[in-house]
Amino acid sequence: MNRPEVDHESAAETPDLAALASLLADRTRAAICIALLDGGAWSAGELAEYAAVAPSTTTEHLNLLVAGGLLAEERQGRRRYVRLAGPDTAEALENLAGLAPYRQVPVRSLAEANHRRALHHARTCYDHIAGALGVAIAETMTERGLLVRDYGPALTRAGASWLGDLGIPDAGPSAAHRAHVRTCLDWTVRRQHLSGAVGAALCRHALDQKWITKAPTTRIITVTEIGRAAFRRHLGLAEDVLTPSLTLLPPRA
Amino acid sequence: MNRPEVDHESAAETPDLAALASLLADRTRAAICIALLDGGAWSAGELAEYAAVAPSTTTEHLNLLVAGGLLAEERQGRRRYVRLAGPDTAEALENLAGLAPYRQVPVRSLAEANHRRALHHARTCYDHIAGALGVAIAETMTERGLLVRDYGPALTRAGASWLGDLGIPDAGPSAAHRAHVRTCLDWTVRRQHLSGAVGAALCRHALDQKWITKAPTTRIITVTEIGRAAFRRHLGLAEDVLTPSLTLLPPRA
DNA sequence: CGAATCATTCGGCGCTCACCGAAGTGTGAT
DNA sequence: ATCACACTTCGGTGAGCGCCGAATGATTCG
Repeated sequence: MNRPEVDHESAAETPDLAALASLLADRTRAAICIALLDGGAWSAGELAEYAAVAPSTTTEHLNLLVAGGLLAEERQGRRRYVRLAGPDTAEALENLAGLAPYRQVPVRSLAEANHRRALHHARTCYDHIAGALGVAIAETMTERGLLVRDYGPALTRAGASWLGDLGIPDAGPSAAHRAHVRTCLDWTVRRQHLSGAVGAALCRHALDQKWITKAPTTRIITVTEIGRAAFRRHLGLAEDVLTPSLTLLPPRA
Repeated sequence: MNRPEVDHESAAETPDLAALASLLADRTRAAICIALLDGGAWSAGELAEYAAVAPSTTTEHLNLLVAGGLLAEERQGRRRYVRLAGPDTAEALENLAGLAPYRQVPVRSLAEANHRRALHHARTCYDHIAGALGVAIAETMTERGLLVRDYGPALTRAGASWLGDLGIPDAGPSAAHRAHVRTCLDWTVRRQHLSGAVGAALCRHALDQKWITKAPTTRIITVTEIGRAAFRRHLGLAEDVLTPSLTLLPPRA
């Protein structure tokens, strides 16, 4: 607080929304960002193959995304690993994706169809659970009075103690209502799933307890036998959201 | 739930993040969207002048933005009014703007400098209060234990009753902790201000009680004499955030 | 030390798109 | 009816940028 002048009379600062949006305005770069929503670090080569462009092209895209602050990079020998810059970035991307229009993409192989089906069923969304499973969790929690959404999502007192019973430490050190709950529009089903700190804690717990497993460089979640039992016992989830092949949630409910 | 097949084997749907981002990737369109963050409806001509492009260019931009679902339009006679499609859109834009890098823009006239200073001091951000005033409100509420942010923002019990004392009905019908609280990175100061349902309620109340006033087609908020007294009494806000000329909050605190 | 692998730089091609001005369409005022 | 005004359509221009392939640099492995 040393100088009374707010600014030199010649220039001022504005957030450059267009510059940021330009980074996402390209199909390939957008695909890269969405791939990185799995929360993991990918190498440049992996991303090149995933996005189906030449390595040189990938380099240029990664340069832009890193310079723009969307991605963080880490070099290990001749490898260049990138990941999303942070949870803020992931959340903004998710929000944006929820607003985005849909686009038809061709499905070439049976393998690709299976992959899509698995993604549709259960996947990670940065640090929480998405897909039909994630939506079912959020909706069942709401039905059971663990979660309310009237004016925005929050755990109820019952929800907080339910979390405690599972062995998930509640977010805040003192008050139960402090938990950071958010919902996030699921782009495969167009319904809300649970995100925020509580969503992340739940996902972490499920991984720790081996309810679910996830291979690296993919967002696909597999529900284990232990997990099926746990989700049935703790939430009464139906069989069809616990088994990939049976999953069928209608979009735009 | 009639057909077991999830999809035809030929095509699937993906959210087209790039298409949405393309809309914001243009300087002029981004400027239009940011202008509309005041929450009001602007005519095509007003936007053309604001963005300093030809009317024909504005038409094209508005067509794209409306078709993309970011803007809603309303025709009145020979006038075309547009506004943001809804609170979701506004929130996503705010989040994005918070992540965006800064850009130096020249300030041509004294009037423009004053305008910027006023925006810096207090303005609306869709439906809540932003600028130095908004940041001061959020920070003072936190200091006074009305708001906690450890794992994500939430009203405390004290905060809920404080709102009640002001005559602002709390969000949820039953439980106090249900209020929808969010914070939003302020792009002039790079600090958080209050948004979400509570932020909107507070802003509405302040307008109703004539604590603040706002002219149409501008985002600038003026604090009235009543408002200065109220903010002093209820929050103990210091003089410098209540008077535009004295406002000086360091960025990136 | 070579050979193989991963990433980067550079030049060049082609497409997209933001812009304007001029002419056209519809609405409101005289 | 006539004029003014707000917006729209259209054609043309120029700049920006996403893409690739070939050559180079950097790192690891045999």
